[in-house]
Amino acid sequence: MNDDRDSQALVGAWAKRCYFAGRAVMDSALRPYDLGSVQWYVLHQLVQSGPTMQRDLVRLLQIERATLSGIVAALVRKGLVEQEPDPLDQRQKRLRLTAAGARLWDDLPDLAFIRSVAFDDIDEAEAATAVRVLRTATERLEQLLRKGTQP
Amino acid sequence: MNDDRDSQALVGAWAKRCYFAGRAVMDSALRPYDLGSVQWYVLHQLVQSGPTMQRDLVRLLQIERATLSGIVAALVRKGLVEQEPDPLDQRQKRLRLTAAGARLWDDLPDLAFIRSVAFDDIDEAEAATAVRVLRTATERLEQLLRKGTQP
DNA sequence: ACATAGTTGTTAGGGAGCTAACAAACGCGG
DNA sequence: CCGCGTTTGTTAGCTCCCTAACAACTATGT
Repeated sequence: MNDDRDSQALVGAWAKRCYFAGRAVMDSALRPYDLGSVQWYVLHQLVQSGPTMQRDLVRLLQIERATLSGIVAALVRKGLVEQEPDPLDQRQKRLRLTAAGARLWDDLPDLAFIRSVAFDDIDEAEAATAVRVLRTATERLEQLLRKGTQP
Repeated sequence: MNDDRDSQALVGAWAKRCYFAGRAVMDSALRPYDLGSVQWYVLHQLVQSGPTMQRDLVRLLQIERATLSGIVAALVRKGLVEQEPDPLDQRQKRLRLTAAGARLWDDLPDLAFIRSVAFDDIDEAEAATAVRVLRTATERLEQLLRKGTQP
């Protein structure tokens, strides 16, 4: 069997499955608390670094501001996060954990077990190679996309 | 800087970015034709293998049948695919490309350039390593998920 | 000072993914 | 033959992601 470009074609497929498998485990751990995985990341950020500008979260989470807008709205609706305009620049909004949000965070289990199960005894050098391959492919695809949209 | 488990933690993040970057390129190539990436995969399968049972597509595409149900509904709504119950087993439905679907398929550009751009001069051995890392992690996560749901 | 350009957030609309619950059809044991 | 479990597909409701268009605000250049 000619395997010459098979591994290359498979990288994309396994990247997808790996992403969704990780998210599924995270989602199922968070389901009892009625939280999604990215909602968890937002809370995580607010717990780690305190009040944060929404536009900075866009950079940190690497998602579009429209996407974040919806996620923040869900957290605000649940009363876990407060959203207030910055006094200096009224365009920007500052996000802050509420008391209910802090209480919920204390109840949450530690999710580190997910990374442990997935990667623990995987050779560090091989993991580094995987990251390099994925990063290279991603950067090329993102560059291709930028060229496609800006001719 | 202690880099000991950093690559491990990064694999998941880059798997996500790589998946979305690939999908974004695919979606932008298909946007003029009003097709999504998985809709393309369904047409691809019907072109390659002819009429196919919907429940077999669930296995091939590795998605939930509820998800596929919506995607097929979109293709049927656009008149690209026909869906008819199997005479022998009325539960199952057979999917077949329509004439309009075949016509659209002929108009579509070849998407192989995407894989080329992303992976072409990437070392085959490194790609194979990346696949092995991703597959190992994915299998562990999926097993963890099965144990979580079936105690 | 004021028009213009850029930034930030939201809304609208759609794709892709999931679970849970339901109906219809098949299959099989008693 | 009939009830019961299984399989298949759909629907409802949710997360997460995107683009496009808009409003509000800031910044900048003349």
